[in-house]
Amino acid sequence: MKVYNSLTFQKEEFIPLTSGKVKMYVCGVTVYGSPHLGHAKSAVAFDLIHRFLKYKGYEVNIVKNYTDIDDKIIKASQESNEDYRIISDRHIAEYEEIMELLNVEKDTRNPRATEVIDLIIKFAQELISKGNAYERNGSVYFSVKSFPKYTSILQRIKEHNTESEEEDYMVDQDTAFGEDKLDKRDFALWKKMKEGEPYWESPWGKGRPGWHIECSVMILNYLGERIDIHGGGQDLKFPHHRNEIAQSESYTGKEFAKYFLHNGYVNVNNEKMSKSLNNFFTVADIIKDYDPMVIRWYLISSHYRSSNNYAPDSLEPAKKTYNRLINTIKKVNDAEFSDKPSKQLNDLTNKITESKDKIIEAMEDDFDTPVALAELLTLFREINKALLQEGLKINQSFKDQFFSYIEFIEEIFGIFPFLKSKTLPFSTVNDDEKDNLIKNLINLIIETRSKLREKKLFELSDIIRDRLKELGLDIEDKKVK
RNA sequence: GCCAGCGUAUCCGAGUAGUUAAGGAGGCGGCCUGCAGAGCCGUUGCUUUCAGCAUCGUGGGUGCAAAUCCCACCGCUGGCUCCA
Repeated sequence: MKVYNSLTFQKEEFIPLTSGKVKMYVCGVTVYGSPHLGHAKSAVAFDLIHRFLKYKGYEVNIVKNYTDIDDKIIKASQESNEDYRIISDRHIAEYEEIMELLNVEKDTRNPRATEVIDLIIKFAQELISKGNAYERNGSVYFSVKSFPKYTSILQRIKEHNTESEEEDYMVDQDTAFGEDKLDKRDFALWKKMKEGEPYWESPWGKGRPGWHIECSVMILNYLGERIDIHGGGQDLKFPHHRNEIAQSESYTGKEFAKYFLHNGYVNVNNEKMSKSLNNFFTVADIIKDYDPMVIRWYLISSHYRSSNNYAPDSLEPAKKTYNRLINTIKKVNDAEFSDKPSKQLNDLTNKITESKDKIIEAMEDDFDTPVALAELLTLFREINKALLQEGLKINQSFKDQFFSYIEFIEEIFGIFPFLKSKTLPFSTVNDDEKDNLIKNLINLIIETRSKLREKKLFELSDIIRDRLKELGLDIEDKKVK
């Protein structure tokens, strides 16, 4: 299996530190707003990686953090006059709800920054004692000069591009913190409290953690000194991931993460979707119009490293395609059986196996979902053609094979969550009494309408159909008897 | 300025040297329908019967062979500042 490693700018064979086990950390969200489609892309991308590694038989330990204290949360708290914890709790709850709807599997652990404050303080103290960090005026900074390879992390250095060139550039850019930092590139491990901000006691007085340190600390604490895969969005390469590497490797003296994987963005009009540009679409809003699985299909139909360019009607093709998949599953489920041996059915059965092999092959090449999904669609087209156009009858063995394939698809792509409840979305079984009542009422209306149609009272039955459509119920008519 | 990446048919989006440029959307034709929608099948660069000729931002180059490798240029995005 190959993965694209951002550290080396190339695809590499994936070999975990410990055979059969994968330690994985993904940078999560800062919880000050409703998750938008970009957050969903990242979550779904790493969910797919998580699922495929498990499919390949690895025991995966995956940790994803919540940054629940930072400038933006403090700002939001001041603006709404709520405790910062209320804001972060609310957004974590919403994030989890949305991840469940998107069928993102649970991580092994989701620690919050505020849970590991003690460990952050210890980590910073250790870096000070090793000479990699220093205290100034109640804040603690990491000394970039103490980590010589800093500039070359996640960036290709050409011969003429010297470190001083970059420093010169950064001097021009950076005006804040100038008085406390010894070097412009240094970054805060611990920030001194400002008036009215939440704080924790530390050896350096009241304050709160810097941004990058929580990830290093959580990895050390929950996963160990070295991990296999570190993931996150492209935008986190610098400064976040570079700083994480500097801290962690200074602390342990060992190579930090073996592979860094970065997902691409969701763009809007070819610009990055982001909160600061105010061009974002929240998942909560999109879900009002589209099934979460349509969103998921849309996100995985482009490669995790490339970007999706989103427009409000971008999900229409995904919706059509997804409905087609469901339809085929339904057709196989309801297909007529025949005992007659059939070469055509044997061929089709073989195609299921071939399709599965090709999907695995695509996924082993840096999780190439577009190619894998194309294979899936090709198989479905073959099945549709045989069953619908050529009237092929199936047998139990074929049906079993097909549904085992569907379960495989769910296992690695997570696009058919309805399988878990053993209920296909089209045969709505619900124990809830209220739902049953509604269902019965609907059936009554449909039966009545069928009678009208038998009597050729089309005008009236069309009105009923239109009215039901207004209520969100689509009726598909078959030939009138 | 530096770093990463992108430019593929009407649109979205794969493909990174070797028979037909995956798949989808839209268009068109067909099946189905009382009608419609949905669904299903086929088709969708050009000239033409067979067949031939093009084509992957532009221009060069290397190769028997290039969308794919190299060079130059044009255009776009992102990172270097909180970010998935």
